[in-house]
Amino acid sequence: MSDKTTRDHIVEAADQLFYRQGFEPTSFADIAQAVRISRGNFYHHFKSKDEILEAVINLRLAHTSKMLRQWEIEGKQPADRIRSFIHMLIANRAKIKHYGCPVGTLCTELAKLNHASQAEANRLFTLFRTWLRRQFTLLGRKADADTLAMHLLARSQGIATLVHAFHDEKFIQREVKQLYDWLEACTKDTARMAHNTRGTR
Amino acid sequence: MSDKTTRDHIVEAADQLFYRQGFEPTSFADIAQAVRISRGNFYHHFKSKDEILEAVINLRLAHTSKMLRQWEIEGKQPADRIRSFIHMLIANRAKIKHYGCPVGTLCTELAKLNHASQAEANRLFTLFRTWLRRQFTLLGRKADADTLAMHLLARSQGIATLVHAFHDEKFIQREVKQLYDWLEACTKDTARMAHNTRGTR
DNA sequence: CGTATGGTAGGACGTTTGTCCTATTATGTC
DNA sequence: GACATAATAGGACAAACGTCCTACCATACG
Repeated sequence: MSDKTTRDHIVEAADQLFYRQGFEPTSFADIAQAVRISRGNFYHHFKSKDEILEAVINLRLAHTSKMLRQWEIEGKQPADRIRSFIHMLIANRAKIKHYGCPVGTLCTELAKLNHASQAEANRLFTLFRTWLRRQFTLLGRKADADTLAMHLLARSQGIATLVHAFHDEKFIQREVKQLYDWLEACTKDTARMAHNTRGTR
Repeated sequence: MSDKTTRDHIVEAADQLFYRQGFEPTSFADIAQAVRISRGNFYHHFKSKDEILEAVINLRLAHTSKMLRQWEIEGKQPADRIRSFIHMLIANRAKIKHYGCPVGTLCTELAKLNHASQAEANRLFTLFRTWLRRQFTLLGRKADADTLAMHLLARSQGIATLVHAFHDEKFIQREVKQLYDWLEACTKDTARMAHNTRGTR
């Protein structure tokens, strides 16, 4: 706490506000109020609002990378690691209900704004995508690892979108259960594919 | 074309702009330029920007209702009708790539803004939900019709979100194929459930 | 102690926003 | 042709926006 610079506080406050309100609707006044500093003081730390956004994205990238690495340590089996990913929906269900998925909503907003940092924000998606792809590869699904990764990403995004829109988190339970079942079926398919070298479409 | 009032033109232009840019980032100046009328002239037709949003939502609700009724006429079998819903992803793939799902992105934005018309916009989701639920009921899945409807909605939303973020519509093909397979499995489950009255969880 | 450096505060700036007002033009009715 | 009504244009308005400037204050180094 005490070793955090003002810059860090600005980025963290912006991170929260961008998540809760969105990037565009969040003003310098909002961030200044949250950090309790003067508005004009920003330009000693950032040249523009876009630069704050870049810092926020980098912060999220760092946090996400750290989390994924942690999951690789905790989960001995790739299936367990993927379950960690799915479990995010449960762990963050309250926040998702209120503000949606931090990755999905940001990427969607930046895409509509045609914002320059669009590609940077997409790296958050790519981070999950490559990590999931690696886990599915370890699971023995090298051929369709990326397909499975994208499928799981899409399912998660869809769930978050509906929970956010309907403000109803009960829906999550049902869908997460289906995702766990789907994952289990994936591992069984792997076993089946191991004994059957012929392509079964 | 000639029988459309200025009001209609405003609503249609706003509809497009809200979809392409989002509600908040779209200004009166943007709409005025699109309709080629003076800015100050809006207040003869609408009292505020929020009132334009309401009109846009009502327009979309009307279009959606009409489309759903049409699908019920065209598709004799409920499964065919649900396939019409899924096919939307293919038909609108170019627009989805650029601007995402018109329903999902609007509801997400309004939810983040805590906008008063949030509930009205959600009616777009509900429209699809109840329609899908009815089709699944007709399909013989009365018990879990709503679960299936929500599941399909979520899958569609997730696909649209990723296509929009990655600006890559090729991903749609694969996922739509899986949705068709899932639907077919649904109908087979129905047949199975008809022969087996015991609950199989 | 004097001084340089970097963080802070407060406000000025030009735009743009949504909103509203008024004068002018078009439309239609007696 | 006179007149009521509706539609339009253009601009005024305060507020808020991102941006930038300048004067103050702290800490650290000589």
